[in-house]
Amino acid sequence: MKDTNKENRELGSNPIPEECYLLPTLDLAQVLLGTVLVKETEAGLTSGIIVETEAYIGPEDQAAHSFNNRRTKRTEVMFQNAGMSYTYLMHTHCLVNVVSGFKNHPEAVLIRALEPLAGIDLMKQRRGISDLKSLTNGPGKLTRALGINMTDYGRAFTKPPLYITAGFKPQSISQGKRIGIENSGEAVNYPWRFWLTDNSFVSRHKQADAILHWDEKTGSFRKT
DNA sequence: GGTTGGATGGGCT
DNA sequence: GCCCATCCAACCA
Repeated sequence: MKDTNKENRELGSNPIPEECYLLPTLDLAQVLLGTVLVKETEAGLTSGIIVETEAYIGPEDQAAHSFNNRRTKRTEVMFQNAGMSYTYLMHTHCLVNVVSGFKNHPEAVLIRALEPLAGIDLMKQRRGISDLKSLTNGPGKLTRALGINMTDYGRAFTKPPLYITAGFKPQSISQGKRIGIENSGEAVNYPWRFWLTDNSFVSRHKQADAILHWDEKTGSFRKT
């Protein structure tokens, strides 16, 4: 397994352009790979490279909380403009999504795993463990490590305390089925999970349905 | 007001 | 792989 080499890469400190969030949800889920999720609290700044995402496209996606345009207190933020935070509770854990799609189109990208970058000691303290590989390799783990909770519901990702900064453009990304949605009819087979190929900080190591590479001509990831 | 079940994680077999 | 902690939103009444 090769891991992302943090030393040989420039990671920007400014939030990514707001236009990024206007990309179609499946494209946004891919483009977010390699960017950096940051959370600032009184305890300090923590961040990680986004290495795994999943797309949820409400109206047509039985696995999405907003399936069939179900609009509730919980899903309300997904009906708002792209670029906001959709946090929700799963058992004892908080999970964080980036709202995408047009207003009144309830779509989002779940952030499933990070490669720890800044504030690693604080993250270890919050998680109560010292193993770097286990710090943020899951959607519930990464929110705990970064101090993301329900007070972050509805925040814009374009400014502190919760924001996403430019990172690097991955050479290769992988695409496959999403995790933990087995009761979702046909949607279980949608290949809407994306991760950095061979990155060891992903939540699960599964066979990819496809490998994609960045294509300068079209400005998107394409099968090779 | 009661019931249900989940976009998880940690522990154990 | 299986078990279950733990808890709230959603839904039904």
